[in-house]
Amino acid sequence: MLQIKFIVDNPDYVIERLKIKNFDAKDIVYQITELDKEKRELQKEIENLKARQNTLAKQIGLLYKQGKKDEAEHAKKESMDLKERIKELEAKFDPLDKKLFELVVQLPNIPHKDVPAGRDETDNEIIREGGDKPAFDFEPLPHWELAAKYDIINFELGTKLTGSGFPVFKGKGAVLQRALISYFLDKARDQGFMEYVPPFMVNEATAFGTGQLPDKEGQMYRTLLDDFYLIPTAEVPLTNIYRDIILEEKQLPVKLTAYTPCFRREAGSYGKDVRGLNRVHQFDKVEIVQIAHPDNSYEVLDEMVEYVESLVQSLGLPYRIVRLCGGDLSFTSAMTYDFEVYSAGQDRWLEVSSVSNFETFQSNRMKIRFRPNGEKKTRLVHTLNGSALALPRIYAAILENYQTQDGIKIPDVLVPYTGFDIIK
RNA sequence: GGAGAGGUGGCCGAGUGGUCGAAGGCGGCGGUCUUGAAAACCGCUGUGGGCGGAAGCCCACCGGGGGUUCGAAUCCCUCCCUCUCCGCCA
Repeated sequence: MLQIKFIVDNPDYVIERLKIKNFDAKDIVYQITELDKEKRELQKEIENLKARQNTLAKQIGLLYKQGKKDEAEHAKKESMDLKERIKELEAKFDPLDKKLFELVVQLPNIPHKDVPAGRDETDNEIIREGGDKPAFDFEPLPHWELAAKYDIINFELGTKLTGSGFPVFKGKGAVLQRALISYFLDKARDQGFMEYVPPFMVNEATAFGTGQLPDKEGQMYRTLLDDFYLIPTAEVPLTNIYRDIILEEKQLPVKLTAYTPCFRREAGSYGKDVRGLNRVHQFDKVEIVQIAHPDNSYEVLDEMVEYVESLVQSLGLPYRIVRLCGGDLSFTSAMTYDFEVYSAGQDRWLEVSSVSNFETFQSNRMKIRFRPNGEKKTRLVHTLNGSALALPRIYAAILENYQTQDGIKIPDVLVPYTGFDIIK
């Protein structure tokens, strides 16, 4: 969430910048400004009364020791009156404070100045393209047909076991999945990311920390008896590892990675977008997270984009990198690059990674701070994360792009991980 | 799941109603000493918020929330968590 002080000090800027996200913040910002003012005044009054109360309490103790009962009783009377008054003021303060919080939480992150204006994904800006689309002397099949043909993914079986959107991988199909995970993790480790195996379920505080709550409540699966959330991405547990932590400047950047399954309800999705692996409720992903110094977080973002690009290139998939326009940017992000790979069987670009800088939006919630060298006052860090990579669509693109009439070839870099070079 | 014990500052640990934001130790930082280091000694060493130009003053926080009291780390209620034993179990 944004910092209240920043909103109050720069109301026009906040309103203006959020227009880029097609978010009309005028009413909320105005209310925040008013409520914050009221809150401060009340707070000052309450604190003054409390200060007096504290003084009295100390005096009363002394007076009793000195045997000055009358004076003590007198002070007691004053203190009781103060208590009443404080109670009244706090009855006003608490709802005010709560309301203020509810308002602040509704404001999305402010987009970076380089984020292009735009309504939706059609206004995104293509930054780079790479790789060559494969050529076929036959009609390439979509991955769901290939999956059936080679018996490596069974979508219907997943429906039987759980529901739609829970594919079952089988045989060499399962091995390919595992190979991709291992490959991505090894690459991340070589790049300096510390590998974790975090919990796949988190509590409410953790889900709030990275911004899934209250914004995306309906997108997460929730356990009935223990009230946990199934993680929609490893970003959630990984970033929260550093919740309420104050780092030393020299510890930055912190680089984390994890493989986890991801669970998403994807309420409201339908149609051709959800065919096969295009959109599923459970999928595997290797995530990279960085906790960075605010002064160089955009260099870190570039570095992460280059890293993800190297992964996609190593798999030999045609790709393009797009910078999301304001309208397509997520609630929590200040800047996001999406990676799309071309998948021949569907003749479509599929989104396989999203790399974002959240600046202080998450760290303000999680209170992740660092202490600048030699300084006493702490500063909020910037948090960044990216998929490196999300498996289903990469998997789909491999099937579709590497299909031959003899079978599906395995990209060279994966062969050491699969132990075979073709699925037939 | 049952029974018991307990949650205090970066860590260990004292504190069971009143100058306690919290003894003592460890760690860390600065200094004295030393060619340098160690040792010893001295000093400093939580976070957030409010007011102030600053020095500083004030408020809150001893797992979370609520209560009793003039006054709560300390008493009561409740939730969460940890440990030990038993049960169950990959």
